[in-house]
Amino acid sequence: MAQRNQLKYIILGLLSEKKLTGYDITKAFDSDIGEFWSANHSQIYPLLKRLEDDALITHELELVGEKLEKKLYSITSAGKTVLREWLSEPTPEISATKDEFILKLYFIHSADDPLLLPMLTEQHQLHQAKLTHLKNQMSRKFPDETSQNNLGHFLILQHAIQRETRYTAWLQDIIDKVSR
Amino acid sequence: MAQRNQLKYIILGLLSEKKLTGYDITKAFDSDIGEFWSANHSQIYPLLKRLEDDALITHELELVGEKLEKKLYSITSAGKTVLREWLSEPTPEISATKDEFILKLYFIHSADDPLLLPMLTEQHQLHQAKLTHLKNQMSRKFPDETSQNNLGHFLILQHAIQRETRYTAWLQDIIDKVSR
DNA sequence: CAAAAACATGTATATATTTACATATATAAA
DNA sequence: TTTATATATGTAAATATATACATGTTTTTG
Repeated sequence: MAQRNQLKYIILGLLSEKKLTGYDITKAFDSDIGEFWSANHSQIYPLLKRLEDDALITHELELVGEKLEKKLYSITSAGKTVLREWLSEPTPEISATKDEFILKLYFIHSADDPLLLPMLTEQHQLHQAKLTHLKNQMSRKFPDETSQNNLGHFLILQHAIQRETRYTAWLQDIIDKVSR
Repeated sequence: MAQRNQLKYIILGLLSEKKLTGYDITKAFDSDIGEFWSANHSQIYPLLKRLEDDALITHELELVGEKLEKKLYSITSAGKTVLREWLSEPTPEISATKDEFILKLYFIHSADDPLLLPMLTEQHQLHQAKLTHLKNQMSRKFPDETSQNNLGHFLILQHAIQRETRYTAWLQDIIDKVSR
């Protein structure tokens, strides 16, 4: 195995919220949930088929325009059970936060290394942009205090924003020290 | 492919610091660098062989005790070039921070869900323990201000500590709000 | 109205990663 | 001194993931 098929549960979770096509699920990883997992459509479509074989989901066909048929998937009660079981299990593992930049930084031994400052400014710019994007998402999805209808969705966005805020501040701090 | 073989560069990076065995490299993922990548020995040994075939590393045999031979690997100048090239390249992708707990949280829609509080306290305990562990590592590896001989090593530990500090604070904040 | 972008669904191939299988020596602890 | 643990090195098999290949429709934009 290569990991305990989290994507399976993500798909079940997404379908427990509403009916979705494979395309919708693919796109879901472009927004908030994409901060904490990613998947390509080439992984999603075969998995949808497998989950349907296992009777955890079903689909109905829907016509778009004249010809184009899309498959609207929905979760079955068996699927809901499996999803709930996953949610109920302990989550005792904190997996490594895979971050290529941090890996590179690990091998920069001196503040005088000419690669350091460009690396830092590049990352600062990237994370600053991501932070802006996340804040936009937040104000779009949760415009006011009372709109926190979906707690989980709100919390993970909040988490991502805090993460990026701290990340950029950390980078800025190093930049200040290095370029002084 | 499934990612641009970062492990290759980690191995080159580690070997650029000192000669190591496959076992040493495996163990390296138990300490600081393990916060940002992980690998099993079953992945490391074959890759070492491949890197040696590509002449990026070599090894010498060393005897431990009476019989046990270990392979001490070291980086070649070709390996150093490849490593330096990797470090010099831009790192324009921020990959998703894969976190199973956060995924689960995404699918908890209400503060009244009985699963929520146990999940939060479990994670708080885990991240609190990790934070303590990281702080111990820090005071062991960098006991005083002047001991920051290896900037990269220091910075990524600092980063991990800040990350876990914020993570636990975030969890505590939710726990307070939910259990009120 | 033409062209570009978005919608929609797949398959094939290569590689990365995890878990399990397999074995042996050296050292520390009971 | 025996036993457990750490050191040490591999292979096999299964699964996950990424990139590329492949195709067609619908909607938006210039």
